[in-house]
Amino acid sequence: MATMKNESLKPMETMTNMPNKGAWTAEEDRKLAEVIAIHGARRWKTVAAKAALNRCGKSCRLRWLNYLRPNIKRGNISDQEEDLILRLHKLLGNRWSLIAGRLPGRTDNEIKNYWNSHLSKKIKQKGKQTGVSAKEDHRVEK
DNA sequence: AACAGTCTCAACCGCATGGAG
DNA sequence: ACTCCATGCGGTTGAGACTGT
Repeated sequence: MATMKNESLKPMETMTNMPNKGAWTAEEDRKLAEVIAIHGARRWKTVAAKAALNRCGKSCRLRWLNYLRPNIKRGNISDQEEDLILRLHKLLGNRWSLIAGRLPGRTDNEIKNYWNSHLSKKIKQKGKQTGVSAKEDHRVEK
């Protein structure tokens, strides 16, 4: 998805020294991966500076973790994975990073998105049938 | 074909936490 | 003990894709 919006980088943003916002370009991805290969995936402020992307360390980290990292599974979440997510969510609540840790190749962002767009609806429907709301179901104290 | 409504997902934001000094 | 800074996390947003009318 990110790549298909790449061409639409607003001219204003490229002209100013404002930090880049919006979708990453293939070129940015390449630079980021290159810097991480040399310096490692830590000290994100340094990585951002070395890559000279006009992106903050936070953005670089997120991009790496959710998209560029090796061994990332993309697309279809299997029935087993879905079942695991449901069970872990019941156990842990909205602790997406913990849940993601149990699903090799999946990112917390992906699981969070999947939950919000698919599973929360399923739960709601179930809740309507059983009288238990999705919210009540996964509340957890920090 | 055109439009409106809905869905999906990458990316951003703000806050919390932890470590260094 | 305190402050500052970097990092991590979860919630939210928004643009494009998709679907229905």
